[in-house]
Amino acid sequence: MADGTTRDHIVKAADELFYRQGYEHTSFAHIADAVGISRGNFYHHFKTKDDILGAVIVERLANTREMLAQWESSNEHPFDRIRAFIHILIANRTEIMRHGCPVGTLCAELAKLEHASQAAANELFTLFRGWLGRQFTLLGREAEADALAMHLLASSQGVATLANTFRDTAFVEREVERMGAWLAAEVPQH
Amino acid sequence: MADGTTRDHIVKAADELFYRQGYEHTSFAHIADAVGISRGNFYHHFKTKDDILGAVIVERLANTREMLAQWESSNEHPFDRIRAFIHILIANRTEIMRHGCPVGTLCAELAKLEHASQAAANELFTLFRGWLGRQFTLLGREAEADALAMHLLASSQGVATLANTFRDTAFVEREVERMGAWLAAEVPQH
DNA sequence: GACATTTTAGGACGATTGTCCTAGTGAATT
DNA sequence: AATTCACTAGGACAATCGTCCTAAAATGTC
Repeated sequence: MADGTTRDHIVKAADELFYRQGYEHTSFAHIADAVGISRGNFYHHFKTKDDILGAVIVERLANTREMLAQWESSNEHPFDRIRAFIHILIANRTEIMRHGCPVGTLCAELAKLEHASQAAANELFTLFRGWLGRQFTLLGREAEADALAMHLLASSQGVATLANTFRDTAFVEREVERMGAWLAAEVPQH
Repeated sequence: MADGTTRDHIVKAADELFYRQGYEHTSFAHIADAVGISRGNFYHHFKTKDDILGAVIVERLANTREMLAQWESSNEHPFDRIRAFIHILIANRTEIMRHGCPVGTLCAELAKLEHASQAAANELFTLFRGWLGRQFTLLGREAEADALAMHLLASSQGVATLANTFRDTAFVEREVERMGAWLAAEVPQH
């Protein structure tokens, strides 16, 4: 993961391009141009395009795990941690309005392609699902923790999809506020 | 739209394939195999692949308009019409779990491709948005009608995305019930 | 300084892409 | 019966795809 090696440049460029234009629509030529290397050089670092996707997913999983672990190890209240998750929609709204949610759009594309890395990409969702579930458990909602986590995930996915379609900042802010109100209503004892 | 002509067979087959495997991943060869005609025959009916996509979107728009007009002309209560919209998630859950929402996934893909037909596809969402907004207006929520419509659209999109990822029927049913409860709470005077 | 290994550039490869041309079929019209 | 026209099949076309080979350059090791 150390920044500087050619391999890391490839993964980073592929990560961005897969997000912005989709996996299938991104060719070796696109990535090569972005990194500034020749096409033939790929084979030395990755045997196939699928391998690049695999490396991108591994990196995204690592980054997500690190982010969630950092949130979890902080001494913030679980309620505020969940609010931080919701706030991703605000922090990344420009990118989300342009290209949708990086997780949701990747999983949707790989599902259509019936791609072998589907399960690996879905694991990104599972990370958030498990993390959110743990926070709800800490808030005393253990019995429904997973259902609440899934509901919150679905809410943010829906907002991301429509934000991408209608490019409406006010809509995103309105829905984020609504999600905050929902959270406060579900966990009033915080 | 009359069923029987080769052109309609092409549009129908393309519609299904674009939904199941995505627009870009579907080639002329795929469609030709599905219809049972030769590849070279396409040019007589459609000049470009984009034209096929355009025809598919036109057909989807017409079908959607017809469905919504039928719902709107019925003497059902607007509350029950909205419940019918929510119930699409149940009626089509098998297909949605397999391939996601036809509208949401198409708009997401075209956004990544920066495709010229993006606006036309987004109009599909606008149809539902306007229709839902009118129902909420009829229910006396004129001031917030569009916001409520967008929220409901976002909810269904989120459910479709996660249903596609986790293929969990129970989750879909749970969220549909939740959406019904939300609707009843928003419009208690029905 | 001689050698071995890693990394690179450039291009060949077969397959597939969307597009387009041409010859020929069949039915309808005159 | 002759002519026209909508329709079809098959393949050519250049471009691009992912993959892979080879030779040179760069780097590290003794």
